[in-house]
Amino acid sequence: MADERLTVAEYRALAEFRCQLRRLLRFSEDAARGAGLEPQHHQVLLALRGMPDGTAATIGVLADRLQLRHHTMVELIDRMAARNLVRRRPGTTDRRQVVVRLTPRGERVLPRLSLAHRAELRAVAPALLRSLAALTGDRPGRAVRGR
Amino acid sequence: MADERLTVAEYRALAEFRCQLRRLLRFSEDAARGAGLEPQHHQVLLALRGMPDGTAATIGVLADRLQLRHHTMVELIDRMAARNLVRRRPGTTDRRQVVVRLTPRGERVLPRLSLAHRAELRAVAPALLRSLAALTGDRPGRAVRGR
DNA sequence: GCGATTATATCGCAGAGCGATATAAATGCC
DNA sequence: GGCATTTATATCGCTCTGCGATATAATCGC
Repeated sequence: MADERLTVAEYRALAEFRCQLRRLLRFSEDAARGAGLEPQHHQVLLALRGMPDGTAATIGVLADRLQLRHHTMVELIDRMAARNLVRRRPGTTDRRQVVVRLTPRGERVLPRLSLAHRAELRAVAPALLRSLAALTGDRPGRAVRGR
Repeated sequence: MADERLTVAEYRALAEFRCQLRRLLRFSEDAARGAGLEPQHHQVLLALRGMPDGTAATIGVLADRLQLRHHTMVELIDRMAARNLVRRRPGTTDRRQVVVRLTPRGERVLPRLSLAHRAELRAVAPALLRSLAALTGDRPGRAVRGR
């Protein structure tokens, strides 16, 4: 309950962090559109490709990974299937479930995008860490337990 | 031109980072809606409150801070003005410009949200840093020059 | 078997973002 | 000063996105 008010500097730090984050997301959106994808479609493709071990990519699991309501994911998968990026397959054990798979087209479009994202992340990480550190009170590049 | 292909582990690391990011953004969206705001409206309020020193909050400047096209910001400000969150004021020196100001209501709603965001950022920063480090090759909490 | 739960789907709606285009003020050039 | 160019906002029509409410079907508990 301490610290009930933020200083001007803290509002600036919060705004600055969001600005950094937006620049990163903007890069991602532009990269996706440049590859002929909607930004959200790219997120689903990546989630499919980077699924944790042994987890089936059902609608519900994908909705959780992208932090969306399940019916939002249903609609997203509808649009992506219409563009031949993914395909639905009925679940084997539980017939209520629907498993989503990448199509060859979906597989093809991802590598270039992911390479570009890794490069961009490496490039902007320092700035991102700096503005995050300004908020959490850590000093970048030094010992952390000082406060 | 080295490293032209990503490993499965790297796809997973990318997906994991995006998942962390989405959880953070989701928290922010939920917090904004819980305060009776659209998520984007919250972003504009924060940008206004955390404006860098001596910069006038024109439509163009705001569009840059939120990484949106200017006409998207025009529409956003339209909707926010209709909800009495901000007000337009004609620019003094350049009469083409429009300066955006917070209304008392816009001022009132922000502090609680920003406090919650600072707390959340402090809470999730370690997980975020870890998944970012997995991509940039840094080892969290250890020496960094090892690779 | 049967009510409760879970997984996906459908519907109607509003916010968001974009490209194309428009308008008005400021600027550069002569 | 006059006029083309540039800059700052605004308007229009569109699609994607995301939600709540509701529906359907399979599974689970007992």
